[in-house]
Amino acid sequence: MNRQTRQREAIESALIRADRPLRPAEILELAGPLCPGLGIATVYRQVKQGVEDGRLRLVEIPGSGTLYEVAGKHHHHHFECRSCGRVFEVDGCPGGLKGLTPDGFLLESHEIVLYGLCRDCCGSAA
Amino acid sequence: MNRQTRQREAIESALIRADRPLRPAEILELAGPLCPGLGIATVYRQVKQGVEDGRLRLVEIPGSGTLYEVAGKHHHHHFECRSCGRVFEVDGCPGGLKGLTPDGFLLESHEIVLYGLCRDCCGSAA
DNA sequence: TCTAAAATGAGAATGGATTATCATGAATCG
DNA sequence: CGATTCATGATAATCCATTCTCATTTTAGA
Repeated sequence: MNRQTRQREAIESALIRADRPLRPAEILELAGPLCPGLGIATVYRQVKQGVEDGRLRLVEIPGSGTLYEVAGKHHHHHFECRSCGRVFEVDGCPGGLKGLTPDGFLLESHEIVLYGLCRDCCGSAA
Repeated sequence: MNRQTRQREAIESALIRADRPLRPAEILELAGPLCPGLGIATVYRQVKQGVEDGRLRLVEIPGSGTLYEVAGKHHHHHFECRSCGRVFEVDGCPGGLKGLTPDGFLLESHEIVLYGLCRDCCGSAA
């Protein structure tokens, strides 16, 4: 799974171009044109391998399943559009999370997901 | 589904006593002793109805599936223990989320999930 | 108490996401 | 340029959560 294949390049390229986390099905859609015949099994194989190798990061959105994004970005969170379903990256992070943590609990990490309408959908699906 | 049954009372009682969101399987475990013979199908039927009636609220934790909690509480978030898997309620909410939202996006709601070790697991599973 | 309608329990069925299988095609390396 | 080994694609299989089915039990109300 470490050979340089057309499929792998197409998948990585799709993730880089999108610049947002993608679901396996979205990866197939976006990478398909770059690599005709690309199959969903290969997408699953590649993202799994990518996560193991540390090239990709797994993103879980409540109620929206599992997505993948290129790893190595700085700390950020996500915004899911309730109209088109796309998930976007949002920079920054509010402080004060430590303060929410109950006494005696150890805070190790956190996830923040914002919901609403993306720029494209603000007009059309308001 | 609006009759007062032993099963329904046991399920609501379990959710109230736990004072934290429960997965269907957890509800079955906790309510089972209160209502011998309770089946998982009934748990699913009751939580579904409860959400429709507004008595319960659905909580989705990334990677942990769907949980249910009693509705009507004030705004709060959740903490999932990576050791025991239980999900707890945490009060409060950091401000500044609006500031994270990209220009042109409409922020409607948000979810914050903290991860780490709960009080019980801090010692044993450190 | 008696009856009709609704809820339950057990297990089968479903749906969707992910993984396995295996013959074929492609990448690597001498 | 081979030969070898690995990756791929199609689809079957698996997994897990949730829902359905239906005979039986229970509730609510006359």
